Amino acid sequence: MATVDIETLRTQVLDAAESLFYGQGLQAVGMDAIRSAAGVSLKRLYQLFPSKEDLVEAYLSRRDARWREELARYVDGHGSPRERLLAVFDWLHQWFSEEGFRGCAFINSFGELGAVSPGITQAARAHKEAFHSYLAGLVAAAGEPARLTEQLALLAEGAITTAAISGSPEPARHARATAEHLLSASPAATGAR
Amino acid sequence: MATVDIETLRTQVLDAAESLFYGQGLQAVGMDAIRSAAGVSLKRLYQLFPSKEDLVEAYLSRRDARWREELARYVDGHGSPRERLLAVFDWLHQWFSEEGFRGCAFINSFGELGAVSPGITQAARAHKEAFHSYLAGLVAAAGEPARLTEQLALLAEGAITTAAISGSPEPARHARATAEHLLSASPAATGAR
DNA sequence: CTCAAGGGAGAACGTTCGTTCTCCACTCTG
DNA sequence: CAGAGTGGAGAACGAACGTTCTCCCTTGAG
Repeated sequence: MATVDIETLRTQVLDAAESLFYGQGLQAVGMDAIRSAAGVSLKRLYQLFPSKEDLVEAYLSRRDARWREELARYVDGHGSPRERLLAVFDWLHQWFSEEGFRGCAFINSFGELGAVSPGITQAARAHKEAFHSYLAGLVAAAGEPARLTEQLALLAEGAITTAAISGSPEPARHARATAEHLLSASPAATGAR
Repeated sequence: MATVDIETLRTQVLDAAESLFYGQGLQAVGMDAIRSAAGVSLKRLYQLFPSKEDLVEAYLSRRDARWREELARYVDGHGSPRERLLAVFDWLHQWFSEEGFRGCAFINSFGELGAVSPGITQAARAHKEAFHSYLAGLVAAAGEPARLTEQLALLAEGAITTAAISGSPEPARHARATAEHLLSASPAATGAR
């Protein structure tokens, strides 16, 4: 208890790991690089995360929670159900514009190790399903047909990878416009704006 | 000339490399595994492709060409411009249903090494741009507004990654339905069907 | 049959990386 | 002050991998 708080250290390590893993890829980053970036000893690092795989899983799990939290927080700042639905795409645009944006951590990790690590496939699937559920909630709240959920999910997913590869945040705008199109064409939205 | 045709060998090696790289990821596959699968000696392998990077580039380049060829061939079997546009999504469904489907080789490679290898980023970007152009041609031929190109591209892209991660070909169906929606809502399509 | 050239198999080399181990400085207790 | 225990720095170890090298067998020419 006189020692540094273990949770603080975990956070420190996860911060370093997240920045490196996301920025360079899972296999491109060695435990040594994480150790240096986190400023802890190798001994400590392995005490906190017994293996690289554990660290990767913790990274993905925390990133999933944080990503969805931030999205939800942004969306919550909007009033009408219709606006909340479209806010998802505004948030994406903001995300795509961040320095160092490199696509979806889960898609990237899946592409890199999904064939080889069931844990990563699992994490990616869970992340996408959670996003899908969240979207479904927004769609229902807006009184839109359930079918819209899948449509918006495809648009968002497409925008993420297109933005990553092209290096431009514009796909979010196009996805938003398309979403508006799908929305205003649907019965419940008539009358809005 | 008495020796085996060099082109045949290249094809043999590329076939093996494609199957392994696509199925397991770039870094998960060693040159030795490719050598065994291709049934050539290491000496030969390095004679044909001086480095792994060269082999990866050749793999991506051939896959790009082949992928677009197959898509175009499929689409060409359809009559009306509108049908041709929708056929893209049918082809995707067929692709997603293939044994061993694991998403887009370019997105996967980009996620794995894009941060570290400009060549791969370049290849991914070129592939996506080529697909976009192809789509633009179909859209123009159907007399649809140019804006539809981006919309369909987002849907296709989203369907690819969603299918990869979920392991189901269904996203192609949803994307197709959404595309139909966007089509029939646009002016030029009235009267179809 | 002899010998030189070419190619195949895989040993070898140098590096990187995940993980563990060693050594030493510091600190807290008595 | 003496001594035990904790933690940090980084050396060490074993495996994997990209790439090169060696050795031997085959083959074709004379």
